[in-house]
Amino acid sequence: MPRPGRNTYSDQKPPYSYISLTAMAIQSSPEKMLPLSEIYKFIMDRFPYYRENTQRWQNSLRHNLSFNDCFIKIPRRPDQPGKGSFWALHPSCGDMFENGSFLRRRKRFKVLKADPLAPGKPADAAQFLQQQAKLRLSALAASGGSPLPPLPAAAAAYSLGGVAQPSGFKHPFAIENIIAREYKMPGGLAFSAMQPVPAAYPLPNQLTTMGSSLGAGWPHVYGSAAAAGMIDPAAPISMAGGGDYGAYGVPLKPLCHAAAGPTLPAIPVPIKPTPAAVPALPALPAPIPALLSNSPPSLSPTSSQTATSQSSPATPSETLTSPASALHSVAVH
DNA sequence: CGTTGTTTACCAATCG
DNA sequence: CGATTGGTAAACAACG
Repeated sequence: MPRPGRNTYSDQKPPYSYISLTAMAIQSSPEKMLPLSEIYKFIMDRFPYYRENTQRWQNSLRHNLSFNDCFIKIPRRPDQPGKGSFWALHPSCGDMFENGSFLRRRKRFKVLKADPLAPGKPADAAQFLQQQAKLRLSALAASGGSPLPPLPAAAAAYSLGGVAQPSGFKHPFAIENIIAREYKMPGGLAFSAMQPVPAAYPLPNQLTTMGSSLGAGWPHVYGSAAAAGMIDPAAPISMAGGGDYGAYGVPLKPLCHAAAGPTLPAIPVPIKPTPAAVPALPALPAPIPALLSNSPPSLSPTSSQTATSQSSPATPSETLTSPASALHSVAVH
């Protein structure tokens, strides 16, 4: 009530739910996990709307983190400064927004309790992640506090290969999918940024609302330049934040699949969440080879456009039968 | 103390 | 229309 005045169009509320925004933030992180404060930062950096009334929306966001099963909490390494835990996406919360609307999901993602009996049986994704984190922790402790990789990459490993992502899998929350649209990066990479590109929606059955609800132009994002498909000339806030993100906040590193090297297949080791024996430090070579949605099935703004009628011939259309078979997670109405 | 996290409650918007 | 989902407020515990 303080002030109804609108500074710019940028203070319009982005058509994303807190769940979407949070998922975006997490997905954009190289490790696929972020502390609360970083989620805040991500959102504030990119959506000017959320630079005000922080008390309000942050409370809501926290509420969402706790309330929704699609977010899992991962304990922070004690040697890491800061409060609170890391937040990650539940590996199988996949197609929550597949209908294209990031405002309202079809169904709420809920994790079913495997069996109430059998306590201490970590058959859950969250548990697995936490175990991974803890494993790393103990490993670090054992090694004498050596410089481990930035952070528990367990989440990333898990979300990609851990649960069950045989090959060619669509990445549910990849910010590229969410924010979707061509966006050029300095290096010449083509990214996705929210931009209305009507002709870029060959799959009406998937991104239904997107075209309509998001298609009306995008001043909500920081610097409308981004929406216009240009790179922020000054790379404003994102730099202030920490410099880990690209112009639009899309983490370049994991996307560039650079670290992985060409020889390494994407996620060679399908970690299986075995309750009995968790793979002690899978020693994942690289964070994430293919975070980006390079898989034709869903949508690939960059290339697949060309082959329209063919409908991607040799695509791994068999998007795994039951990715979360071991997880007992399901969408509950 | 402030931050983080959980929980309950209510309401509006939307879906089926 | 009822049910579901999301947003907000609020109270509260736990933590650093």
